[in-house]
Amino acid sequence: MASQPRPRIRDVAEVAGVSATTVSHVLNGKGRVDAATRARVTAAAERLGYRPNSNAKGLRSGRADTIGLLLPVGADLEQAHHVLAVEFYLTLAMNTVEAAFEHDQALLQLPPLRGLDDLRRFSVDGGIVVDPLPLDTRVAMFNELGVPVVTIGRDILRTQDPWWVAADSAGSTGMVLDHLAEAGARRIAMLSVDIGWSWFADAQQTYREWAGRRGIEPILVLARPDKLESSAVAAAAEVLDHRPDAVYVPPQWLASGLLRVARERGVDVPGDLLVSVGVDSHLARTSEPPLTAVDLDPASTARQAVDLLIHRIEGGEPAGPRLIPTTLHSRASSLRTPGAAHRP
Amino acid sequence: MASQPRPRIRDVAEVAGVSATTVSHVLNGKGRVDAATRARVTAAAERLGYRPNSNAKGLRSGRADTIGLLLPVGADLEQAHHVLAVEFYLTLAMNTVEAAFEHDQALLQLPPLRGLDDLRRFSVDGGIVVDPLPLDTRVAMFNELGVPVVTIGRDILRTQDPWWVAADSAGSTGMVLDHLAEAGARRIAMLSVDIGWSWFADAQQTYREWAGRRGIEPILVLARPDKLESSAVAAAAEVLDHRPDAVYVPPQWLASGLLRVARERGVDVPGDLLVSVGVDSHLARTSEPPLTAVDLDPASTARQAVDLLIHRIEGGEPAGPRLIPTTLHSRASSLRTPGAAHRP
DNA sequence: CTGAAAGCGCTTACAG
DNA sequence: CTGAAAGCGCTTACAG
Repeated sequence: MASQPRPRIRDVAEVAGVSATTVSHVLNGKGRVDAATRARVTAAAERLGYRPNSNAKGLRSGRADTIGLLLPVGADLEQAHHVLAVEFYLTLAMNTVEAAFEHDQALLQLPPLRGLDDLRRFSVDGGIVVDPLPLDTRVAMFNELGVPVVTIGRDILRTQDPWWVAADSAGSTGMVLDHLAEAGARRIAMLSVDIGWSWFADAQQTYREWAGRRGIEPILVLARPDKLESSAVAAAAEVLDHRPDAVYVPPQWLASGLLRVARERGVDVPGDLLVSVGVDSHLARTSEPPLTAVDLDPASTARQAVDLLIHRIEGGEPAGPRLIPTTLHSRASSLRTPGAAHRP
Repeated sequence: MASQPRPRIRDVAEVAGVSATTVSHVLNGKGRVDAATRARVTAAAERLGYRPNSNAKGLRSGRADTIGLLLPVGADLEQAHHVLAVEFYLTLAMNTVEAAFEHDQALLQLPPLRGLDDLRRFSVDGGIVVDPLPLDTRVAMFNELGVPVVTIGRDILRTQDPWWVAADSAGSTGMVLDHLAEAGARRIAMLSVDIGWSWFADAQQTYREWAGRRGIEPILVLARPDKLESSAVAAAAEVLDHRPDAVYVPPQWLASGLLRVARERGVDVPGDLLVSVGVDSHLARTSEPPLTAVDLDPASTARQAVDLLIHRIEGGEPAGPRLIPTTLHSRASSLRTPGAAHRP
C-alpha cells in the first residue's frame, strides 16, 4: 500500500553512473551509445521499474501518446434501441484499446462532444470517430483544432476525405443478395433505415444497382430513423405488403420486428421468406430461427483504424481508405430446405 | 484544417494585462484576485479559447486528471459467452466516461493487465476495477504502485476493503425470491455459477438463508464457470431434474439454456415454471416469454464509483462501501396467470 | 560516445 | 491584490 516515490530519470542515471541525457538516449533509441553503457542503463531502468513520466515527456515532445475514441453512444444507451449493436461497439472499443496499447498509446474514451471546448479539455494526439454522420460535427471539431482524425465508417458527404476505415458494405450487400438469389429468391426486398451512415447508404445503392442489372423493380422500405419499436414494426409491415420472398435487413435492430410481423401474418421464415441481417450479433445467432448475418469484423476494423490514425499522426501521406472484408454467416433463416415450407 | 498554435497561459496574461500567476489564480480559483481583474482574465481566456496544457499542469501538480477503467473483458469478447452482459458493461463504461468528465477527469480504457509494467505505462490518478475476482490481481497492482483504486463489485476475500460500489445482490435476491413465492412457487431453485464475483456469491448465500428461514431444502445448481453453451445446458438439465416450480438465475447468460431445455421437456414457462434472471438486458425484454429481471442500474453504479474514487484520490477517509439499490422488472416469465398453463 | 544546459507550460510558495 | 522566480521530469540541440 505504501506508495514509494516513483523513480525519475536521474535515479536511473545515478545507478547506471551516466547522465540523464544518456539514459534518455538509450530508452528512446536515439543517438549513438556504447553497447556496454546501453546495457548498464537498461539494467538500471529495469531494476528500478522506471517508467518515464508521461506528463514530462508529453510536455517536452508535444505529444500525449494518447488517442481518443468517440463512440456514437452516450450514457443513455439503455434507452436507445440500437442496443442490439452493443457487442459491435464494445468489441470495437476493446480492440481499439489493445491496438493502441501495442502502439504505446493510451486510449481515452471521449464523452459526447457538445462543442469545441469539450474537445479542448482532452489532450490527445489524434481521434477515432465511429459512425460519422454526413458532414459530421465531431470530425469538424478535430479538424478545427488541428488534431488528426480518422473515422470508422465513411462520411458520405466528405468525398475527398481518405482517412477512414469501414467494413465493405457494397461487397457485403452483393454477397447477401447473391446468396438469397441462389437460395431461390425472386422478389428480394431491402428493409433499411434513413440514417446517413455509409453502411446503410452503400447497401441501398448497391441494392438498386444489383436490381437494375437484373431488370428487377427494387422493393426498398426505409424505417424511420428513430429506432423505436413501433417504427420498426410499421416498416416491417410495409415491406411484407409487397409480398417479397426474401428480405435483406442491413440495420440489425429492425430484424426482430420483421420476424414478429411475419409470425403474426403466418409467414414462415425461411419457408415463405428468407431473411438476412446486416450486423452479426448474439441475438442473430440465438434467434428463432437463427439469422443469416454479415460479420463486420470489428476487431480488424479497430486495428486498422488505429494503424491509420498513427500513420496520420506521424504526418504520413493519405494511405487511402481501408475497406475491411466481411464474412457471411449463413444460418437457418436463409436456407430453403425443400419441404420445410409451411411447417405448422 | 490549419492548426493555429494553441494559446498558452502567457498569451492570456498578455491580453488581460496581468501576469501568468494571476491568470493561474483566476482559472483555478486560488488566492485573492480583484473582481475586475478576474473578469478581464476570464474574458481573455474565453476569447482565446484557452485550455491549460494538461501535461504541464500534470507535471507540476503531480496529477494526471485521468482515471483508468478496467473492464473484465478483453478484445476477444466475441468468443466469451457472457457477451449477454455487454449492455451492462457498455452502459457502465459510458457512464463512467461522463461522470469522470463532469469531475474534470478524463477516462482511460485500460487493456487487460499482464503485469505491473503494463500498469506503469499509464499515468492515472486512480483506477476503477470492474468485477474483481477474490484477491484480485489487478487491484493488487494498483495497490503496489500506490495508485488509489475502487472496485465495482466487492472482492469477497478482501473483507477489510471499504473501497467498493456494488449493486445490492442480497437485497435483489430476497426481492426475487419473495416475488416468486408470492406468485405461488413452492419449490424455488437457484441456477447459478461458481465464479467468485460478489453478485453471485451473495445471491447464493442469501438464497440459502432464505430457504433456511422457511425450513426449505435449497435446490442450488452451479454451472461450470467456462461460460460454454454446453455447460449452461447441462446445468439447466440438472436443475430441472429437481422438478422446481420456479428458478432464479443470477447469471443472465444461463437463462437461454434453461428456456431451451424447458421447452424440449415440455415444461411451460410460466405455466409450469416461473423464471427470473439476474441482469436485465435487451434479450430478457424480448425473450419469449419476456423474462423477469433485476435492473442493476449500471448508470448509478458507475457514477458512485467515480465519486468514491475521487474521494479516495483526494485523500478522503473510507466512506464505506456503497450499495446500489436495484429494481425488479416483473415480466411474463414469472406471472402465473391462472389457466395459462399447458398452452399448446 | 557522453553530458551540461535550456526549455516545454504550468503552479505555487514567497515577497512585495 | 499581484508578480518574479523556481521547479515539476523529461528531451534535444549543442559542445566537447
